[in-house]
Amino acid sequence: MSLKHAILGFLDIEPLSGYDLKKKFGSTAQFYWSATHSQIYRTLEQITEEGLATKKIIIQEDSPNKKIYHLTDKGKEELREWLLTPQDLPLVRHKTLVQIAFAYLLEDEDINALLDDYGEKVRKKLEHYRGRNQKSMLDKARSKKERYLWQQTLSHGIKTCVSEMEWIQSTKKGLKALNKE
Amino acid sequence: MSLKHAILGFLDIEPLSGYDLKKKFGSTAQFYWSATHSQIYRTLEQITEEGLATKKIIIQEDSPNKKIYHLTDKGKEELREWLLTPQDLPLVRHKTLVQIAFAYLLEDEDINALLDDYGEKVRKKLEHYRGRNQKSMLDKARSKKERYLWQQTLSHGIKTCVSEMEWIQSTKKGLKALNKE
DNA sequence: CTGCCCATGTAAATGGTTACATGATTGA
DNA sequence: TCAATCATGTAACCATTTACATGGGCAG
Repeated sequence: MSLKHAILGFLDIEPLSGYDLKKKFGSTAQFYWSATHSQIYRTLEQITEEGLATKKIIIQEDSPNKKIYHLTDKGKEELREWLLTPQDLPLVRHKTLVQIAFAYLLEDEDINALLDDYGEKVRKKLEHYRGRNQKSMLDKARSKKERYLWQQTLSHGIKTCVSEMEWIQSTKKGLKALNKE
Repeated sequence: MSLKHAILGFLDIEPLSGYDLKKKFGSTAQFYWSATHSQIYRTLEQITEEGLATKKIIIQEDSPNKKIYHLTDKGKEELREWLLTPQDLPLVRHKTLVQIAFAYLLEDEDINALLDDYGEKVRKKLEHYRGRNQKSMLDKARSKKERYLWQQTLSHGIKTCVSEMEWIQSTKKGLKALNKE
């Protein structure tokens, strides 16, 4: 399970609460993994049971109490081992592409509407990736190497979106050309 | 659920058995969806219960009996409606990218090994996408438009792999450069 | 005689989403 | 006063993977 290891990776950088992690998965981790808060809290419990992290309760007066999770040596070892293990390619599950594959049943205008909607969503994601939040995150890196690796995951996200936008454009163009023949 | 609709899409083209569908999801549907046989058989049951398809048992003497599923009018309607509904962006879950993000803990040679392994897997996938199987599939299209749409899903798969290969190369190159500073 | 293709399914476990549930503080 | 942010969790459900299970035909 990679959610577990992504969490261990974040905890290696600094101790965090479930709530903090939720924010990471809603911003920086967006390039490579997504998770909801219910999943994160369950996984943190599991990680603690396995002795990979310990939790410390911080009592706060003006806001709810926090549970801060600290990575243990065993957790760090588990992370290191996983990092060295080659992974299978991610399985493709692309709803919009399923639609395009069977869009033979639709009118051209409907296909264009689908592609436009999809394009708009990709454009928004790209905007988010290029926002200053992402760049400021890079300044928290512990070394040049870490900074570089983070930079590359960011580029990966951007590159993927750009490639997607190009595909949308070329698909729309080709569809138009089909009818002019 | 998109597996359901991908199956309906295939059944719209021709009646198929669970086994046939399994092969589709192992070849052409690879660009946009993946599924195992246990998932397919269960989904076919469900589709039949909902009245979206009917099954006909074909008794064969030299090989096991088949159950061929035929799309009903209701099934076709369900498919058409879903095809018109804009979908959310696929959630990113990329194990190798998680590893790269936290690879600060690894030696450069280990990072390179990860990237090489990943690159080799992407290269094999690309080879598969470019194989003649995929091209021959295009000839079964019912119209120019269908052929074009299939062509585009194929290009999407290829474009994604190529973009991935470029990213791997640039990541390796940058890592090397970091140490020469 | 070994292994692959045909062809179907079930069961258990894991992973992931959505809905339910609470409640104080702060800024517009 | 409305919405957002802080902060946690549980429960039910749905989707997916992996393992278990069977058995004939055919080619090398």
